[in-house]
Amino acid sequence: MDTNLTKKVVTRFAPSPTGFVHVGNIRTALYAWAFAKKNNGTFILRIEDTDKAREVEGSIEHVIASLKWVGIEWNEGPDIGGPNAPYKQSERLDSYLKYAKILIDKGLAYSDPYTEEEVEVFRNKADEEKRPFLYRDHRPENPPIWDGKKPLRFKVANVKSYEWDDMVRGHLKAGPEALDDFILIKGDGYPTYNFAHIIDDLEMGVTHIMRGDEFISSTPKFLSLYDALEIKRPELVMLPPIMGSGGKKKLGKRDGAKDFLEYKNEGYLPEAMMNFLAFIGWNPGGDKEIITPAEFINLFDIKQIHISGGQFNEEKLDWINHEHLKLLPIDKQVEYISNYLPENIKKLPNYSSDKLKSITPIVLERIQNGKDLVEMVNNGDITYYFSQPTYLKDLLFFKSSKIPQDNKYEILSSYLTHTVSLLKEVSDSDFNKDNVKDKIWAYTDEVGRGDVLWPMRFALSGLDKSPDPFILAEILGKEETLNRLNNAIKILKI
RNA sequence: GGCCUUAUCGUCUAACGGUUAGGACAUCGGCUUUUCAAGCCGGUAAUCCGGGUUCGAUUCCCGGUAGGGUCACCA
Repeated sequence: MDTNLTKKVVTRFAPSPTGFVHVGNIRTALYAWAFAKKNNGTFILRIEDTDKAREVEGSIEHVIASLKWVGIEWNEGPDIGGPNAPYKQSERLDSYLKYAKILIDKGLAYSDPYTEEEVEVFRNKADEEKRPFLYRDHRPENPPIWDGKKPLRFKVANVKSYEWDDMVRGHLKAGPEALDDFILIKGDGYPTYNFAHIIDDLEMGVTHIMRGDEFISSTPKFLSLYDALEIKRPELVMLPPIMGSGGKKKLGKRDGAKDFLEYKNEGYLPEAMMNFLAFIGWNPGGDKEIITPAEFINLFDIKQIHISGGQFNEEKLDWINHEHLKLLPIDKQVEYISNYLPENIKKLPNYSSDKLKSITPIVLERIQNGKDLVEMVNNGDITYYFSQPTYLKDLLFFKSSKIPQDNKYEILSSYLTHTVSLLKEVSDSDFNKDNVKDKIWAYTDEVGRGDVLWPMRFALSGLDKSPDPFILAEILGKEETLNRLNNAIKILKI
């Protein structure tokens, strides 16, 4: 039996704590997580904090909060520990030193005698001569003993073309110029990414390395290090980039990528975000667009990861979010809306949790995300459910009635009066949108449907845009409906 | 510039040599209980270009073009 097939899958997400994470980072984490979950494997969160200059305080907490929000959980990590602890590279310096010594003993690592400035001179010279800069062209003949204060460089033993197989890209290759004596351990004692991640992945038993395709170019470096250390190559999985709007450039912080948690604040559902992110760079085939996290894990397959980048399209995210909003059980929907209602609305005279529940479906169909909901609140599109519209009194909207007569207020008033008399005949318990409609339908036919319905809707909502009057009547209830109608009649008569 | 790599509607994508090139978002039009939203119905819209291979290319090969990535004591 092939041991590779039976070997437990171990993947990891390894961000550096240099500020917030964005959708690109999370998408990478998402695939690694889904792959591990699907195979009953292990997913590790590891913090690559070897660049102390770029480190931003609070980043780790932010990464953790971001992953948790979208629903990604890990089996091992800095917050929960695990068999391969610690999970912060800054706490694993002994490991790197151990392998560095092995390389030194093998004659495959040496102390870099030059200063940064001296290396820079070499680099500039190469630039001027329009040829690629390679440190190995300047490899010192008798490097000093490494004292830990100078950079330790890897010595490329045999410069050659590397070829390898990537689970997404297939067969890849790179020329010898991709290989160089790169730095293993920096002058400050911390390892570089190139070195540290290889040691960590080895010690943590990572079987599949999933990362962005910006690492294709440096893969030969990793490969040469695996060879030097006689490590079996893990599976390599290159993920396509997420492009920023315009589609011209890989999405990154510099080009306006948002803090991932902003999407949480803007009212996107985590399962909608996961759904959307999953589909940038992967597709299960077929026409299905809306999937749950469980379905995603179930469907996920590395073979269906794309090779070319995809653009982040917020309009589609909005639509997906709306679809997921519709899928939510009613109590979750109520909770969602409630979270966006300011206190002053909750203190309105007719506010109650039952009332909130009754408006939830109709509010929900009018929004795609939290931003829309906030806008509705600000526009007064919610307030009128809980209190009499106050701006009825200026007659402004009634003025715009299409009824041409000079005495249009009287006419409108008579329509409303008749509507009231009809609605009085509907009992309290039967006062729903269908019965209300049935009751006045014939009458609206008689005098002109819009001429009756339109002032009725305005009397109930106080706004020029609102749901239809029957729904409004049902939500408001018989007493309040008649109340508002009578109120409007009173005003029209002044 | 060297090296690597990519290419289907505006966008996300389906197709794994044979389809009227399908779906979704967006857009446009219509319907609906005068509005708005939702919903339903319908429309516009794509295989980058040029060569091969093949009876047949979106699909395979080569070249071009355009895009992306990378060439750090960053990851």
